[in-house]
Amino acid sequence: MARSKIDDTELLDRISDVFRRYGYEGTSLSRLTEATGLQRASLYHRFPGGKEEMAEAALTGVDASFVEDILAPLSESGEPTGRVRQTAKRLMAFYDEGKKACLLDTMSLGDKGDPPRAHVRASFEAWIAAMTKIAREAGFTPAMAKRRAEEALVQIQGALVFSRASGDRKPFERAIAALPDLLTGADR
Amino acid sequence: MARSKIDDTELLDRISDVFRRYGYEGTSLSRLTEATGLQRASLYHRFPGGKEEMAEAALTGVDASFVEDILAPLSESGEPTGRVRQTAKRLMAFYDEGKKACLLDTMSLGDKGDPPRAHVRASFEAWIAAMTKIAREAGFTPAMAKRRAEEALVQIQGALVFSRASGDRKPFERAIAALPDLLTGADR
DNA sequence: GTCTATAGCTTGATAGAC
DNA sequence: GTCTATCAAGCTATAGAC
Repeated sequence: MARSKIDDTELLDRISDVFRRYGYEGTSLSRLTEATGLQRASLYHRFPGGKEEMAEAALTGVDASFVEDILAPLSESGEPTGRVRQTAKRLMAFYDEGKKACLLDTMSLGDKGDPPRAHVRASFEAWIAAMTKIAREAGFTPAMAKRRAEEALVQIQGALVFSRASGDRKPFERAIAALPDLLTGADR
Repeated sequence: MARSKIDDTELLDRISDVFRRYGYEGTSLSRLTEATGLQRASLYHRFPGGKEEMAEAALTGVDASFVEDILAPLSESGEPTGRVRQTAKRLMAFYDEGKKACLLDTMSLGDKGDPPRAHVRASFEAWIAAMTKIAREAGFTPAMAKRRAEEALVQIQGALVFSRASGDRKPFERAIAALPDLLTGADR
């Protein structure tokens, strides 16, 4: 019998957390056993592909919850600015006010041929697409909409790096606060 | 006598490059021997403190050349906007058009207590101070000047993450192009 | 100042008991 | 489904010859 000590989503959450903090290379099975409470062999039972499969699963899982929870308001109905405000609020919680790093950032270190690179790229593009779409709805030309979406991503990623390196969370708060105007506001 | 196979600055450059690409944990002595052409023991002869001392040296070295080469124009004389343009141009080369990551970013992964964290923090602050100073000269209030400096850093770091994760260098080019106006231009 | 050789630990991964 | 025990390969670091 020996039923699961930990359910699948909780397990994946903890695994993702380790990858998010330490990156792909910095994540060891020891850290994963410590974070999950499962021994090496148990982790391999759930992820026969080992560390690489866990990294892929982490990216897939985080990506899914990001699309469903954070980007979802952008695809609903209602006034664009209000919807971006919803997304901004959820981004704030998702990154724990700037204290948590972005998995896409920490996973993109190392050689170009590293396991999760294609995955990271695709997630990035999904993020941009969703933000471009709402900027379009707000009246921007396709080119300007895409550009604003990219700017939004740049600001958030940059603020997260800033936060991690300096310990000062204010730039992240500002980046989040600026989001509604950036994606749906008038020309600056 | 067995003179140096490689001079100190060239050696440090290659070491810094490895840390920049792989981060602290992702940097192994094997990668360092490969990048430098020196065997393990030779690296330990030059850096008795091992990997940790090499990381510190990399941060110190990059920091010094960054202050002397990239931030220098900001402290010279002449019209502020022109000086920021000089710095922008050198940033472009320093990060190889967005292809190279920032050492401060890749070194700030992992536990808060990791070796180089204090160092990273200090470098970040020096960067902000230099940019704040020139924004002050351009006429901004102290608070606004600091804010613009932080925004500049956020945009550059964010664009570098973007570049690394997506492969698209345009946002980095835009961030660099926007720098003079951001630090010395009129209110947006 | 560089090298080869090696110590001792940690890594990712597997075998097999329960 | 989880565990202990184990493997070969990698790791950081050191000793000692030249």
